[in-house]
Amino acid sequence: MDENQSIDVENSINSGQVFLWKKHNHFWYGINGQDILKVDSLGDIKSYRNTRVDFFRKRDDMAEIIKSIAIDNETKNAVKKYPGLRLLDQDPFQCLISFIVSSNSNIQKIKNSLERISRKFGTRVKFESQEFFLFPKPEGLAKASINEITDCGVGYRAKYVKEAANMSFLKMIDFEYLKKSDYHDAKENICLVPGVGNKVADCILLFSLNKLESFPLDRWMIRILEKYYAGQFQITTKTITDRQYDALHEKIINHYGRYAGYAQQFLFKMERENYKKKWL
DNA sequence: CCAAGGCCTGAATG
DNA sequence: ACATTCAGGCCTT
Repeated sequence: MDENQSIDVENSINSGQVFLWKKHNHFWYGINGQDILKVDSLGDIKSYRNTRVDFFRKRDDMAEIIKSIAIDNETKNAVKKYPGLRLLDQDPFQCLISFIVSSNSNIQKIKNSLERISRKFGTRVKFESQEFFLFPKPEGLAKASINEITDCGVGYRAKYVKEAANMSFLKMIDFEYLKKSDYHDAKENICLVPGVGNKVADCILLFSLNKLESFPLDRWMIRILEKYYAGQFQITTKTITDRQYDALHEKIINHYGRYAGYAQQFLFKMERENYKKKWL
């Protein structure tokens, strides 16, 4: 097999995209919506529901993508340092709630909150003689009270979680439709959900709606761009407005191309490792 | 339009 | 110990 098509399961899971994953006896187990995925070290999947999900995006031509994005020193270093790092193709509803919960928080706390949400509102199942809680369906979270959601440790985000679930339940947010939409239409639509701004929207688009030109600009990415790209992207202010975000994204697409989202993932992973930040 | 302030929570920092 | 800061932003003023 082409080495470009190999998958680094460990680093892909530990790159800030997913939270409800744990390792057990050399296998990674993760909650993906109403399914559980068991993954071996090669990225081969056995799923609880026997569905065929291309969770590690094996369909992507990594040779072409890497050729496309590795156009400067930083991305060259990053793709060399983390071969096999993949974007993940997640359940959209779980992804939406996860990144609403993620805002102004950190990985440990996000994971803790999502686990409590699953335990409280998700279905308990046994898989490989282990107990798991599936992620709740939109209806379940939509019908929960704000207080019940707050009890999961999400703080002021509880009302966003409830409303996001309600909008998903009512198909005001239709993930299947958004998968077919182009980037800008899908982004505009997903940003209608309270608690979803530019950064959170781009995470959802990139990690669950197949929009590879998404480039989530969080504080880390802003810092990376300032640090390594010396004014190339002309970041002026600390708090970045919607307009500035759009303008910056435009420049980013012009620079990295249509697989910019992969560039983001490699750069983010590299910088967080440099700072020895903890993952799952 | 833009800038500034507030916000649940809990681990990390001093 | 105990207070303060900070963390993968967003919303309101």
